[in-house]
Amino acid sequence: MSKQLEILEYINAKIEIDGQAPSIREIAAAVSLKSTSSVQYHLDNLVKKGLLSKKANQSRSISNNKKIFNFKSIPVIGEISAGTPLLAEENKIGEIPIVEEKYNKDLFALKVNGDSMIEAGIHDGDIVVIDKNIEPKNGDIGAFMINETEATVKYLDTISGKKYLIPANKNYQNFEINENTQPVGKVVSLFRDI
Amino acid sequence: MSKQLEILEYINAKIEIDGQAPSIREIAAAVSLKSTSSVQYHLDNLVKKGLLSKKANQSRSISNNKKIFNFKSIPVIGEISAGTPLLAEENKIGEIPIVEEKYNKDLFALKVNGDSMIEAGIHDGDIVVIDKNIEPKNGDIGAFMINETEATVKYLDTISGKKYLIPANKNYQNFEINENTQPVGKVVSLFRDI
DNA sequence: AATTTTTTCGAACATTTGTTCTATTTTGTG
DNA sequence: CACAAAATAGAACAAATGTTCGAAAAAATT
Repeated sequence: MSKQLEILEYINAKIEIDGQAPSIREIAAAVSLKSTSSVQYHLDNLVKKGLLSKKANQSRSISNNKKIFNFKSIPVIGEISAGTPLLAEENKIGEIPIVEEKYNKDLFALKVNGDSMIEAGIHDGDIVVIDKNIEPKNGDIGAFMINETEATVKYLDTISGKKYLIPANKNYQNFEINENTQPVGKVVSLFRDI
Repeated sequence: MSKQLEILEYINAKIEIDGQAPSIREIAAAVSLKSTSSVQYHLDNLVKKGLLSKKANQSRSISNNKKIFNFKSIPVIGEISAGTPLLAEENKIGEIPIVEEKYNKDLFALKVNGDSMIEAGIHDGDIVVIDKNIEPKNGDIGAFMINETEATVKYLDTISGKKYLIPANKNYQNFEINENTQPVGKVVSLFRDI
């Protein structure tokens, strides 16, 4: 393996493991070079090739130019304890990753209970991501709070001028929206472990 | 806001933005302290509180002790160009995040085409994650290569001693596995944007 | 007000670290 | 082999950086 590649891989590994770039002398030691200028020589080449970046006169400032996918995480809500707000820490059962581009602070996820939406391809145990910023419109799948104690995922639609929560399963009934039904947000994506 | 908190937040921001921790003097400048030893004083306290870690005599080695959710990303494969291997860079259409605990190097994702698996809750455009390490068994949903040019996601099962790829859609036919059918891996999870 | 504790400062020092220059060695090429 | 290019070494320097100590100032406590 070429020294240049050896150096590049050592730097990448060091950043991955330590979360911090090595110093020139650490690199020299790691790849068995006795002079810091030998390392500089290769670093210059790597920078020219566009594989690395570094700030002048700043220690441990080497960074690799890998395209980084930045992720955020959003909370997953499970069963809702009676009397607690939907997003209370108490109800949180985990986290799921979201690519940064899709992330916004009003996203959260809900673990789906039961098969009332099975014909929409949403199964028992699936995790649906909900955007509180988007109020579900007719035809959308949304999350709704009923009596402030239960969260449910259903289609929203209007029939004969009345608004209903509509399951995607012939064995379930439509539910007419009343004053105890609050829209939480629109379902924007779905995760399933098989 | 207390100096200590100010320092902590500056360090966190700096790491987030620069990907590198600040030096003591950079901290001093940022929080308007005129002596490096004032910063050291607060750093010592933050380390004692367990909010920060640092290595002795190592520049820019401060790290925060936040619990990090580490994510890995896996490639998403779209249409497969004729003659290219399944996972060729050419066929890659994106990346999706996977929590580190679930990650292994044999995971990749496939964008599903068509509705042949709709009764299994897998829709057109869904992205399924495949583990090449797990050979699909009877009853499993797996990914299969047909004639080395097409990838398909189906149930695997044995009927009258013969192995079939079985769609989850009455409008599609079972497909008997032949020597041109290669299992790729088991479908282990699913993503959908709605 | 007196005392203690917390916080800040200043300065000096020791390392670590990046940079630069020249010379030597190694490698590749005609 | 002779020559050029690439790679390495060595040393010296400058700058960045972490560390330590005592004193002063500010804030809290009694």
